[in-house]
Amino acid sequence: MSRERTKKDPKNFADENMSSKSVGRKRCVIAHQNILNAANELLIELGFSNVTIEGIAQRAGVGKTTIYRRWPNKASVVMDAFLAETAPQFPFPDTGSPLEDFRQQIKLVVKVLNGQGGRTIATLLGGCQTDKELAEAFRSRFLAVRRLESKNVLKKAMEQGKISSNIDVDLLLDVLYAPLYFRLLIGHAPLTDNMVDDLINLVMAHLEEK
Amino acid sequence: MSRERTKKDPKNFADENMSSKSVGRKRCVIAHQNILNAANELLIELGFSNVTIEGIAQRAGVGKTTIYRRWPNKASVVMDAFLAETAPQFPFPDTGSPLEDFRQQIKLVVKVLNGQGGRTIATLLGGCQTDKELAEAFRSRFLAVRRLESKNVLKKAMEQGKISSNIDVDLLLDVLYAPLYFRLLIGHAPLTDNMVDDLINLVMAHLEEK
DNA sequence: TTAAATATGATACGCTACGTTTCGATTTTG
DNA sequence: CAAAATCGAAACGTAGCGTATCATATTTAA
Repeated sequence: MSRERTKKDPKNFADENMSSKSVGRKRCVIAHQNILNAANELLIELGFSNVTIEGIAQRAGVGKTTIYRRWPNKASVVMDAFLAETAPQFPFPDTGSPLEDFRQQIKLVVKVLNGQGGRTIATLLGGCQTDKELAEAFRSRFLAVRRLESKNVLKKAMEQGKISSNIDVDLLLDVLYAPLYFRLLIGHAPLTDNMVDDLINLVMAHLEEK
Repeated sequence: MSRERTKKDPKNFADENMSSKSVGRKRCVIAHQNILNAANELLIELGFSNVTIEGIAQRAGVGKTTIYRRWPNKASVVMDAFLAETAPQFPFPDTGSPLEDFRQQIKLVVKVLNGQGGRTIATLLGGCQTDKELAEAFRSRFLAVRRLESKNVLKKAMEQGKISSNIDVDLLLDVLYAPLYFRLLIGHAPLTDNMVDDLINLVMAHLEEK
């Protein structure tokens, strides 16, 4: 009297390229977007640990089975929502001067961190401390992508002889960006454009090889 | 038939200097210590958001009423436990050279962050993102104390003419310490003594006025 | 020595959200 | 039309929340 499982595990989650989606009702695309929107809203309003699948379902006007059918856990839904909404807000400009690119991009980061994106990132980073899957997703799907971009700009600066080639790139990036996130997470001091200028002057000015 | 409330609200929490503790059974000091120890253990094992008052009570061999009678919420218990256990592990040395003091103290911080203290601090910082009371307690009872110490050493260095007096002290401290906490929280790169040396060379070397 | 005051651990309360399962209804393809 | 997959709704047992009540133990003042 075992359960009649026809062909495949019903849990294929948010896997876009499925093999057997030829037959049967399609997943509602609008529901998908509503879920991500609801997750983003609740993330800002309540913080990661207070967001619930039930709450997302209710806000999205969707049965919670629909969510559990598409994502394995809260971390996955929320991470997808974050990547769709907040993550694309940090483009690097291309001014011709790599150092100026950094200055402008970091000011952009500050702007985002001072807004709703900051709240989202802070609460996600908080959640990473007790949710290993979320932490891994944050590193690989968000941070690593940003850092690759930053490293390319640094590399260009080195090739142009704008800064010394003898520096630890990972450390330099941490020194540039960590203070932003540190202030975001702890809130002991404000994030301002002046801070960015001082930061770059303090860290990078003497690295120039002009 | 209202409850006979004699004189005072029974919830005085961990207030040491009470007014009317002349009469009645004393609070058990051993229980107090057991509770803090249990909180520290569970913080490391489970992370802040997974620690429960019930769990602490059970581990400490204590009724949970005893905890609720002494602390207003989980954040308070856990913060007291942290301050008693982990916080005192970052003393500043006094080598005569303020810069060398920094180098050694930051290496000490790295050592702690790589151990159980790191797990504790990370999960507490995570909790701060959704618990405002915890965040305020972390800032005022932990971070502000450390920063005051650091600022005094910096001031000494300035008076001795070891570093320039024209720098934003708060920014400098963030540049020095934020990368440590950033790596602790995200785990994208290791915390090593070499990193500390590179960090200090990168940030402070050119500030010397020798 | 007795009475009042306070702390103790145990137990039970109603509440909320968890993640799962079942259900009839609805879409989609063959 | 039949098979397959999704939909929202509802109900399940479990767990921890913060509170309240209780009999018992300890401490001090009268």
